[in-house]
Amino acid sequence: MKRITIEDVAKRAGVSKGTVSAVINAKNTVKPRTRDHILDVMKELNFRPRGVARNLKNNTQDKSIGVIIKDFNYPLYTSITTGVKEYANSKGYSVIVTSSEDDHEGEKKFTHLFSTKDIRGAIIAPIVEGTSEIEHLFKLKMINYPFVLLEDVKGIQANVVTIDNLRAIKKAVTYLIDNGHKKIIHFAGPPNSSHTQERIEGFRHAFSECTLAFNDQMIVPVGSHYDEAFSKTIEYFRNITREDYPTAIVCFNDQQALAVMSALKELAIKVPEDISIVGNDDIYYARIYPVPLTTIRAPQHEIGRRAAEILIRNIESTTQLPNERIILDTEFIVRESSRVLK
Amino acid sequence: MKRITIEDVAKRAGVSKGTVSAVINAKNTVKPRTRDHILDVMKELNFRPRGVARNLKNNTQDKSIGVIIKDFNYPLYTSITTGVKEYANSKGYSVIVTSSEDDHEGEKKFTHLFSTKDIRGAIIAPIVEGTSEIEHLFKLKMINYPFVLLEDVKGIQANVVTIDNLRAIKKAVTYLIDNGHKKIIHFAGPPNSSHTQERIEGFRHAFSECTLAFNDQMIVPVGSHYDEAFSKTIEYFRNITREDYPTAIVCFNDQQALAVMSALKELAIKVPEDISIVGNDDIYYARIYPVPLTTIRAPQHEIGRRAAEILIRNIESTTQLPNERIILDTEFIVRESSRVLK
DNA sequence: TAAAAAAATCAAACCGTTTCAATAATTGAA
DNA sequence: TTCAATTATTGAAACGGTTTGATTTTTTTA
Repeated sequence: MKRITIEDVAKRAGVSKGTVSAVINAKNTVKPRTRDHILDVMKELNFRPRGVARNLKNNTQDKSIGVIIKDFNYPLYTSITTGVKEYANSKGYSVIVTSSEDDHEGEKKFTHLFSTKDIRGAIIAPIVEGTSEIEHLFKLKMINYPFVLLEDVKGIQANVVTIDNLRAIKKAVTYLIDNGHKKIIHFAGPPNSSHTQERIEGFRHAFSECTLAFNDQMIVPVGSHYDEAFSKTIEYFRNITREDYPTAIVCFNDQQALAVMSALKELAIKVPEDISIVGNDDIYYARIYPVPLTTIRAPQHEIGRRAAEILIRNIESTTQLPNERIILDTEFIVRESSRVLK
Repeated sequence: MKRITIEDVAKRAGVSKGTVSAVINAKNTVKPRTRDHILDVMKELNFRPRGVARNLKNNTQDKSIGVIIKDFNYPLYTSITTGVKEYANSKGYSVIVTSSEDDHEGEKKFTHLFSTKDIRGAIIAPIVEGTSEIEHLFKLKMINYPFVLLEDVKGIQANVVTIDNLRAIKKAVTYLIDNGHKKIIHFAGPPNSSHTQERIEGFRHAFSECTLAFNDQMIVPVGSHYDEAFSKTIEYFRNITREDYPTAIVCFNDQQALAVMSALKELAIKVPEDISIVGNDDIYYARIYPVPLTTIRAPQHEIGRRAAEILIRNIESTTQLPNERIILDTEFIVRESSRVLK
């Protein structure tokens, strides 16, 4: 079935393509009667001008960049996006976002944003599950498509803006140890994320510099989805005796921490009196939770801003720029979900 | 400064455009040596193929739709987006999101998504501030661009999927009245939103059917941003005496309600013992707040799904379809932030 | 009413890629 | 070494709009 083109409209209306084009673009050079007639024909034929074709001739590429995040619903990502937007808008760029989670057709995921649309670069929070991802990134590199990653991806040289996960967690653990905690455990995140690995590593590492010993039982896989984290927490505490309770839990991220706190409430375990909780990310809701969460602040806006800055610099450069790798530091924020043990 | 095209690459590499094209598209018809050479030239010239042109030729329009929301950071919108995504993905469409808040260049806002990109329709949460918005919508109509609004916009005939705000608030107020509350006030939302107006209207309306009298002092403009709502709440209670305290506050939305609860905590006013709080939307965090919020549930996923359904139906139709107007009902959910007065 | 000026319309060129039939180069078999 | 078969490469046409300078139509002026 053939697509309706401007030519069909022109023919039907008995005018030339140029005139129809003038109507579409609201030029005031066309006589009202002609205009109305053309408009009628457009409606009749349900003509939809093909944006892609319009854009080709009037050579002006519009300024927009894309952001690929994992999950629209996790505040960390939307916060980063806001940072991106701040910088991008200040440079006259629009920002378009898409989510990669359970994309129906992995193949399209990336090629998508760039290959068919007029989006000049992308900021990508990698998925790092199969291997297909890296292939997409290679494709992007081949066509010199500018992009910035928000996480390292093994095997690919690229611009990266990320945080020092290892150091972040270490800070938290060290703080707890320094404040008298002896039984500290880590609720780990989803298995395939590099963040999960780095945070486990950071946790382990903190013990290498103190008298406390690390062992594998201290790492509990709990995930980051609310329901999963909630039920795994309940399960965990049901399976240990009261004297085995940890005095502190370092959580993978704030969403998990919030779920954990809800679960603990359910179990009538008090935070921070019985157990201290430390989150990670410092999402918006961590602060307004009635037991404000002690957490490790990721500089979300700054991550977004820096990534946008690098991206736009690359977009606007006519030559290839060397890759940048920016590791931002985190800030440990003590609120009320943790306490000092005497 | 001229854009580098495939022709420049071809010339420089001493081959034809077709061969370069074959390399870009990873066709296996090109001899490795030629291929490598062309790749080198591409790098050297920093050649970035123009997606828009590629897409024009290989006529296959890809399946994607756009969502324009007000704010990436408000869970209601991301939840709706998730609903959109669910349905759209099931039909093979990708979803792309952009936010309209303080866009640097209002002019571009809409034209943007459609005119230059290859995005076949849009779901729009209107902004309804200036008048410029409606012009954009008229432009979209002119070019028969399929779209669905998530809020009524006066003066425009279009597909709409929305909720019955009036009835929603009325339900809440009626519930409170039925349960013994006599002093109920409404913390209203941002001035220019149609939701704000409708909710005020619903609030007022509830009083027309009972013995309690409505008066304008019962409507307090508080906004929905956290900081604003927080400080206005503090201010409000500082300016009234204890005996004038309301027994219940119906909030514009959950985000506001969370801010209000934090402010009340600061003021040492207990929820729900001293004051009952009712939110609106039922965002994710409303439920996991330690004083789970009594609220009015907007069927967020369903809003998204229905909107996507209508949109895609329109996209795929060759003829103009009549506009649809879907008003979804809300559900009043009693949790722990409200109580029954004896 | 004719000529000049202004407004409306037209036709062809163009945007940057992909496609595909035609041609050239390479390989393998005899 | 030659010729057929195979593999690589070419170049023109196409995609669907917009732009522009030329041309036609309409309006204004004398």
